[in-house]
Amino acid sequence: MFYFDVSIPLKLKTLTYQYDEELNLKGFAVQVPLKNKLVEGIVIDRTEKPEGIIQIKQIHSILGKVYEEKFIDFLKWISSYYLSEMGSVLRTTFFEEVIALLKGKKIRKKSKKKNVIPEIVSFPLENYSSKIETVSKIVNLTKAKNYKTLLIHCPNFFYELKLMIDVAKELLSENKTTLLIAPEIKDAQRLFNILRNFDERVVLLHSDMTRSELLFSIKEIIEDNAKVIIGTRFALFAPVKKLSLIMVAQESSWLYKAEESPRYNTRDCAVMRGFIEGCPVVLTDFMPSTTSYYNALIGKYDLIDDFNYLKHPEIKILRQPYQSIFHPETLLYLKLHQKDGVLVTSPRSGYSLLRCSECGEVIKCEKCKHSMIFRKSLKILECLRCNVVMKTPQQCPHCAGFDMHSVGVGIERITEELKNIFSGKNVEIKELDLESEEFQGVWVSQTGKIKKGYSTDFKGGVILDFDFFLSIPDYRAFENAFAKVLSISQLIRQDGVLFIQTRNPESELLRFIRSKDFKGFYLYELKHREQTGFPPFSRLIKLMIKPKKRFKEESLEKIRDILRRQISGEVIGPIKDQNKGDFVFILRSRDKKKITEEAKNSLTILENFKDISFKVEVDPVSLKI
DNA sequence: AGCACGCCGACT
DNA sequence: GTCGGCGTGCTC
Repeated sequence: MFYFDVSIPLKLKTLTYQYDEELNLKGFAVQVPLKNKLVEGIVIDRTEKPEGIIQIKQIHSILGKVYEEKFIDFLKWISSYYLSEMGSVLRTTFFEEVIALLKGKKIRKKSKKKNVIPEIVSFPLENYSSKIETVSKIVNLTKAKNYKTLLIHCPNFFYELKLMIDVAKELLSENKTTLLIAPEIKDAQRLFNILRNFDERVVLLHSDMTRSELLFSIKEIIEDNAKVIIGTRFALFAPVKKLSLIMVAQESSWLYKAEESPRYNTRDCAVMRGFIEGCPVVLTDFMPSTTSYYNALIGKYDLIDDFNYLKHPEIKILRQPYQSIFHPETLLYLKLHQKDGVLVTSPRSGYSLLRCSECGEVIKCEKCKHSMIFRKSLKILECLRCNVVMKTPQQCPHCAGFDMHSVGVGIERITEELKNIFSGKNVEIKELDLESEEFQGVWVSQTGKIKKGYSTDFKGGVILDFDFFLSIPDYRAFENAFAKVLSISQLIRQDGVLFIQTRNPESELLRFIRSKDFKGFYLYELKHREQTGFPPFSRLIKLMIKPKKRFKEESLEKIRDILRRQISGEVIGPIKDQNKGDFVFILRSRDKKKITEEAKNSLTILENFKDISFKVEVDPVSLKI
């Protein structure tokens, strides 16, 4: 008898089955009995006869090879790195579709233009060209047929898309298979529309497609008709037999983090898939993540710096005046150039906060104690955190004083101020519409509402209250602030100016931003991360504990003690989630291999606690509870 | 006691 | 995911 570990697409570890022939079944789809039913699974490995299992069932039938052995190795890596059951990993791999096709499910014949949906925003492809040397460097990499990761610092988001298109076209002519990943569905859709018009052998994979559309794409992939596979994060699991290249646009995007188990990071998995399958990987971004830049600095990745391939608008740092919203220089620029279109942005929503002049207290949310946003136009106060809305009170809830005044500047207040400044001058003050083709006038937008991928072309702009970004409690706040500035500067013409108003114009961060000194910035940031022990100098693992009905308080203490005993690194928590009653632990260590191993062991012990359930997130996007 | 229902754990 | 064991609670 011979034994095989079989994974079934359920939240379940691999199970061992026997078969009477000694075959290499790794990557084969099989039917196996589970409880009293027959289910489909995949053979992960040959194995030894397991101990302690009373009855080992037989593999019922072998359906055929569906995954390459190296692809199985890739899935095994995901399972062990993200501390997730093999079955959950298998569920992200289009296994259902693969089985349906294997069983000979009929697919309706698709029209030629299937999935090409009309564009909402025109893609200004003709305005962009990618650097020929960069394209040929990537194409040459695919000739070596070895793993290598290239990090390309791009001038803007369109350049990233154009680079993907140019490389894909080249590789199509060589009949090589390319995987293109973009963070958002609309980005993938755009790439698809362009490339599908160029060549038939292009398929799309994103979560908004219907089951039959997905099935069609998977069929084309399995039959090796698809030479360019375009999609969002889960497209990384496309069952391509032989990949020549993986490209990941906007590699720093948090959208690449899966929301359900396994909580994989697409960028990191792309690099690992390339490594295991022996294929080059290209990561692009206009603001590479500090982690990726670090990998380039230590020689793990090759860096191509195309940032200055295009000219960028000038960035000017101005000290935020105390008495007015706008710095005189900003105001002068807005007045001079409003005819060509100018953009005013600020991170804060609403009008302002409200403070009592008598006791000095700012009105806070009763539930979460956060400052409430005053929305003058609606005469309400709202808490963005709890979604609580209340009428503006006449008296201070704290001391019953009558004199309430505005503190802080939100987007409504800025709009009001601009209307005063430009009153009687026939200047329109408008809320930003990224899809508009008109740019004239003064446009206002909360920074959070600004999305990439639009071809607006303002003469100038201003970011107010820049310091807001630095007050966000996230170890990546600096790189995010820098990225925000760059994404706003992409809405501005090359010969334009972007002003940044700040209370601390001498800060080092702003010096780097003004001069677009990326290397200086990353070195500065890395030094700080090294000192404080944050990634890439440590690994973080977030453990979320959900109490069940029969939860006993002492379990939590026991769990904490187990974690402290098992984890040689830091154990932070338990921290209680105010809203949901969950508990969170953060595990952290500079020894990355060790902490994953220790966390894995801890989770095995925690499974014995029947009064809780838990979720785990390796490399969490947010440390917030 | 007898039975329906729902929760929860285990699935090789 | 989903089957079945078992505990809870309602009814005869």
